[in-house]
Order: sequence, then structure tokens, then C-alpha cells
Amino acid sequence: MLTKAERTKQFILETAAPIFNQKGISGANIDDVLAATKLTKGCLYGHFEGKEDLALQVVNYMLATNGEKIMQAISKGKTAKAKVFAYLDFYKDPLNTYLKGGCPVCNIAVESDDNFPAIKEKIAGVIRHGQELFVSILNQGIEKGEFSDNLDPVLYAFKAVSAVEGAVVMCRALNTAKPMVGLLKSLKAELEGYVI
Amino acid sequence: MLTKAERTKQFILETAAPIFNQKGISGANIDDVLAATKLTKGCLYGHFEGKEDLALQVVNYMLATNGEKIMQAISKGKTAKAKVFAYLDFYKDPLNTYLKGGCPVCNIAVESDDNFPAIKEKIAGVIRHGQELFVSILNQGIEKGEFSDNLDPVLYAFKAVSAVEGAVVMCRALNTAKPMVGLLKSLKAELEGYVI
DNA sequence: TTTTAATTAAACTTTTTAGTATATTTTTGC
DNA sequence: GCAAAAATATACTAAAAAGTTTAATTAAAA
Repeated sequence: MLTKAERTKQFILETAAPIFNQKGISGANIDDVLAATKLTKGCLYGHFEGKEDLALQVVNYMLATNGEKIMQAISKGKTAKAKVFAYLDFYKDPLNTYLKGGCPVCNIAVESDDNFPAIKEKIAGVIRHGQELFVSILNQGIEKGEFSDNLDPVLYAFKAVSAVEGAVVMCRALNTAKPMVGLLKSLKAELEGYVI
Repeated sequence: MLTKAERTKQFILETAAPIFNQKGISGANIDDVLAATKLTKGCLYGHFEGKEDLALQVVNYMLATNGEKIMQAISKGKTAKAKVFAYLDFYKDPLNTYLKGGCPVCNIAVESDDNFPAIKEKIAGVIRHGQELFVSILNQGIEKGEFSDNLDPVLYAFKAVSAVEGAVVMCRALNTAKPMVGLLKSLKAELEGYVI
């Protein structure tokens, strides 16, 4: 069982995550977190060195959680095709994401780009790792004769991820999930074209 | 000819644009702009009511400029296919964008999402307008017998734009333009598939 | 060329946010 | 039940950023 301190820290991270995901690191402030958690400064500063430390740990928490959620979704797929479809469907409701504020990977990548080198390195690792996983799923599909070897795994993985990430941003701006539906169908159809 | 005041205001907007595009609205501050322009507070506040006003006008400037640059690029294409290819090639160098900090449309869309409703409305209009233009180019291509009418203009337009926007974010995070090259080839090949 | 507009310089105030200190109270785990 | 840990309450300090003021200076347009 977790100690009280560990539970409180976890609670702070969980509560701060949607604040940072929505407002960004620069836009979020300590008072937002205090108001949302209903904790006091003394308590928060007992768990984190300062805003920078909090921001970094919130980012780590968001990325870890995001990774788990995606792994959980794709693990339900038995075949390579089913795994890819599960990944794509993970983004089917961009207006109502499990973490308020859209995809944390995209949000963090955009904000860290010219501002937070350490976080940028972190997000680069997450994206690289995600691409590698996606590619390995597609390669396994090819090896098992599920897909034609005309499929270019690196290309498809990059295209699928950039398309859904971009689509989340566009759908949220436009306040409609409709275009995402068509996009997911299209990405699925493209993969179906390689199914043997 | 522009008056001195107009030229100064324009100069402030031009200088502030990369700052806001890189740091974001929340991350950018007045002192950054003063340092970059080497102007004084008195001067800056003579042209803008405050940070909010400056931010809004910088956003308008960035979006207007972006629109002009894209229009300029696609206007060089004579055929519908050439116009689409020109649009895609506009994003071929995501690490070295004409405006420092990547695509302002994506950056502004991400940051305004849960924070700046007026700017979010603005960016939604820009995206909608861009989609409509893209669709109309594809429709003209179909009408002129350039493309098969199996082409779904709305789908292709959305897919292309979300893919390049997402790819800019990913390439910048990964610090490489390589995946973009493959993506653009693929999006072009997909369109080629509809060329009669 | 002069008078009007624009800008500077410098010293401010205000607001917001981050961070500190400590005595007191509450909770928890043994 | 009690000692240690955790959290509160309160009242701070510090720093950063926004915004104001005004007299002096400079540049531009009529």
C-alpha cells in the first residue's frame, strides 16, 4: 500500500495533469493547482521543489499514463491489423479525451519545442518509442503473412500518427469530431489494402 | 506610403511574431518584445493597449502572413495537382520554417484551445477557410477531368492538412525532416492515384 | 522649416505569481 | 495510544511581469 505522502503526491499529479494539459506549462500556475487540489502551499512544496519540478513530474505522469492507456487499447487487438485499428480508434473522440485538453503528446511537443529542452528530449523519446512500436507491429503483421510486404511500415506508422495528431488539433479547433471519423476510416482502408 | 506610426507598428508585429510563435501567448512577455525591437515601453504602449491587444494583433498578423505565403505558393501551380503539390511542399522543411517556431496555425490552435476563446474562433475560421479552398481546388480538378470523381475532396483535404500539421510537430520534436519527405511523397502518390 | 507626431528615458505603481517560514493541528502507521 | 509524519493556517518575502506617468528629445510631414 502507498504511504499517505505517496498518495498525496499522486493526487497532486492527477489533479495537475489536466490543468497543465489545457493551460500549458507557461500558462498553468501553482495557485491553479492549489485551488484544484484544495491543498495548501506548505503541502505542495513538501512534495515538489517548485513549479519547474512540478511541471516536469506532471509531464512525466501524463506521458506515462498516455503510454499505458494506448498499450492497454492495442493489447486488446489480437492481430496486427486489430492492434493498429485499436490505436486509431483511441483518437476517435478528440473533443472528449480521457485527459482534458487533447493529446498530451502533441500539446507537450508544441510547447516544449523552443522552450523546454529537457522536456523536448523526453517527448522526442516518447514519439520515437511509439513509432518503433508501431513499426514492429506492422513488421510482425508482414512476417505472419497478415500484410503484403508492399506495406512500408515506417511510412504508414508516421503517416497514421501525424494524421491523427494533426486531426485532434483540427477537430478541437473546429469543435467537431466528424472529420476524424472519415480520416480513421481512410487510414483503416489504406491498411486493408495491404491485407492478404 | 506608410506613416511612421504605421511602420513602427508593423515592425513591432513582425518582430513579435516569432517570439509569440515560439514561446506562445502565455510564455511570451512584453519585455521580450521590447528587447527584440529595442523600443521603449512608452512607444509600444502607444501602439497597443496592452499584452492582450498585442497578442491578438500578432496572431492576426501571423495568420494573415501565413495565408498569403500559402496562396503565393499554390498560385504558382497551374493545374489542380500542381497546386496541391505546391501546398504540400510548403511544409517540406519543418525545421526551418519561414516563421521561427513551426506552423503558427497549429501552435495557435493548440494554445488557444482551452484558453483564448476569441483566438480559437479565429483559428477555426482560418482552418475552415483553408479546408474549403483545398476542397474547391480538388473539385475544380475533378470538373476539368484532371482527377477521377472517385476522389473524395473533403476527405483528402482533411487528411493532407492534418498529416502535414501533425508531421511538422513530430519532425520538430524529433529534430529531423526525414519523415516529412516520405509523408509528402505518400500524399502525392495517393493523389496521383486519382489522376486520369 | 516649423509644428506636430513619435519616441525616449527613467522612475514609478500595480498585479500576479513563486516561494519561504513556522507554529499549530490533524492524520497515520506502528 | 502515541510518536512521527503530513497537512494546515497564516503571514510573510521575493521576483517577475504588466502597465503608468511625464518631461525631454528626436524625427517626420505639411
